[in-house]
Amino acid sequence: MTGRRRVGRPLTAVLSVDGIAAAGLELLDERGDFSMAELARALDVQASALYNHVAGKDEVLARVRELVSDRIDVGVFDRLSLEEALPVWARSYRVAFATHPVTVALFATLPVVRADRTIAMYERVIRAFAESGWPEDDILTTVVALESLILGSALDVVAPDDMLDPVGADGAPAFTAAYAAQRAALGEIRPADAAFEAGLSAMLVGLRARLASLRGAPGATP
Amino acid sequence: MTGRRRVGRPLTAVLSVDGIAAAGLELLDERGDFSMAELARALDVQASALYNHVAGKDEVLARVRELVSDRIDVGVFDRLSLEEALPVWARSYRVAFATHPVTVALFATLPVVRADRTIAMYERVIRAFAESGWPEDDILTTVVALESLILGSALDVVAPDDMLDPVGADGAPAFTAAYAAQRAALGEIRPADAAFEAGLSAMLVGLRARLASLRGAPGATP
DNA sequence: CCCTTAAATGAAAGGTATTCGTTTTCTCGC
DNA sequence: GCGAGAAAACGAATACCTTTCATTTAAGGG
Repeated sequence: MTGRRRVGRPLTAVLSVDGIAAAGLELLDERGDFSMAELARALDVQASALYNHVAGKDEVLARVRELVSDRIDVGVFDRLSLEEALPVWARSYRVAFATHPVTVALFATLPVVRADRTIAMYERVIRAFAESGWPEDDILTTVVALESLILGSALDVVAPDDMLDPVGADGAPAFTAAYAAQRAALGEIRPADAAFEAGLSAMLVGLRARLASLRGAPGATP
Repeated sequence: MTGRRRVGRPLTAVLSVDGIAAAGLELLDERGDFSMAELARALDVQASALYNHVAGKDEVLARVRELVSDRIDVGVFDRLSLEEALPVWARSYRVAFATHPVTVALFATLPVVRADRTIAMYERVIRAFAESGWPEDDILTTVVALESLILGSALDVVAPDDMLDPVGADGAPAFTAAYAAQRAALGEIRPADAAFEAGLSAMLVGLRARLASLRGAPGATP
């Protein structure tokens, strides 16, 4: 696996941009972080060789992010009505990032201009809103609100399950009681999933009401 | 300011844990990041001196996070009803992190057991829900759902304002139109603020409905 | 067939967090 | 008041990290 390669261009290319991104995602999943040196080791190559294909670590991260967001299901807007499609889209959005938890923070931190594929995702969602008759000046606001819930919920998945375990917090009786009651009620359901579903359905209910009131009084300040 | 200090314990202590955390927050606000070396320079000290007061960078970050979350207003639950207090709490929560944008990602990334002061915050919120008669096994789920929206919205503030500017994205007409319509409608209001307010009020509306249905059919699966 | 370009190595620069030994000073018990 | 030990600073050293550069070898187009 580490048979030393001699200097000079190899007969068949060892690296590729896609391969680098995939290896990066794998390392993120396994260890929660990676260095260019580790990435190079995983690809059985010297670190400097990576720079023939990517500009630096930032580009690797950006490409990993694209890899992850490609898993968001926007095709559903072709098949279902906005109302039916939204929860499907939202769940696939959350799952895409929650499957690779570390990428959520990465997504947040990296001030990279959104890549084409991400813009295409927005375009499809926005078009679905527009075609369903949603007030045009409120579409982006609504989409971003939904996105906030989704990403916030994905963040929640990163946190260890017992992060909210108030064990040992003697001064927090209400917390302790609520924690026990929740666990009893949920059974095998993961608390983070329950919270997301609760938040999502609450938000969709509220957005329907918001839509009705916007239509009733168009041009009103949100 | 950088009059060189000679070796040995100084006559009056130069560093303190609080001072280190405060300097760390300041650097985060200014530059979005800091190294232990920079932190030491800001405090006019050698990097190794920091380790007499904190275990490492992780502890500095954890203390910065505490500093930030101390600004969340839980006192409002003493003064107002749950219904009236929730939006106030949610806004102060978001502002606390949005004022120091980088700390949001930090909050997400750092798998530190929540410190006492954070547990106290949860305790107060949960008690307010319990006292208002919210079903006990649904309190934590609801609080986490709200928190997800809040943190997700805070993340949104980190993103540059023009991150969603579809300029140059010729293949995204709906996006472009929605963007222009939003800017025209909002005027001076920041899009991130509008999205948060829209999401928050939608969610509160939906939660009221959820509460009603939970009361109507107790024990139903969320 | 030659020349440019691509893709690897290996070395080196400059940055990072952290540890350790040394020095000085403060504080507490006697 | 003194002496022991802890506290708090410096400075040096370690073991990483990212990135750049020169060098070497191979591929491909005119």
